[in-house]
Amino acid sequence: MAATCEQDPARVAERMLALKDAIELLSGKWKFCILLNLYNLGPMRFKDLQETSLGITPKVLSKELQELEDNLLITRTVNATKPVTVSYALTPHAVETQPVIEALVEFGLKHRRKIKQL
Amino acid sequence: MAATCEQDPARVAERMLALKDAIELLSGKWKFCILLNLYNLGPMRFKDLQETSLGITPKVLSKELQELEDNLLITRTVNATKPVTVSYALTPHAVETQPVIEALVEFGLKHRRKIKQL
DNA sequence: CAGTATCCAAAGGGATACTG
DNA sequence: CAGTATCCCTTTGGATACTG
Repeated sequence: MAATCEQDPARVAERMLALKDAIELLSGKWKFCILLNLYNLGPMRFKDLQETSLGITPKVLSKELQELEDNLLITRTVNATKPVTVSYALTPHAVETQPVIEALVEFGLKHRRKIKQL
Repeated sequence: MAATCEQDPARVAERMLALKDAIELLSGKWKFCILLNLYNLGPMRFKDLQETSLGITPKVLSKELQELEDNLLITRTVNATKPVTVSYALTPHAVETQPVIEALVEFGLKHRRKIKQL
């Protein structure tokens, strides 16, 4: 594979730090799944997120949602229904994660095909 | 944020599984950093990777490199120098990770700016 | 230089049960 | 429905020292 061989060390370092920031915010087994769900299906409630995320437990989902909210990627809205429901939605800032998720999905699809060939 | 509201459930599920595959392969604190380095700087030796990855210890670097090699994303080449050196390089398949990394870097840069505003 | 060995702390995350 | 509480196990990864 041809590398770009970027030569400006300051730029290389700045991009490395940005990458580390992104990893810190989004790493773990679940955050991308939650974001993909909200991106695919629009605003969703707790239980629906739990089902479509395939395997997450309520405790973990609750923690992940709080972290995403703290980082301004999702909003939490309590609806005045009976019984009360809560819906989660992407913030405008979360648009920035969409290319990441799209690229990850593409990579996953291609890697599956690759593995099948062997 | 407007969601795409993809309606085909089979496609949604397939993409979710692909995303989970990608996360399993690439998650952790270091794999993206290693790939970014190789992408920016071209083939690199163990020690150089350790320095440019900012904070990784030899043991951890070693493990990450092996996992990346197992997943066909990098190659390990022993050079017949004195003393022996080893260089790591991206495989053609690793090109698929580049959009992911680029998007993560962009997200990291934008998020930094966002945080500064507050 | 390119790792390995050992030890260990912390975080991540799953199972289950329970609550307003 | 939307969580919280408890318990507990596994994985991650850092510190340090050592080897061919």
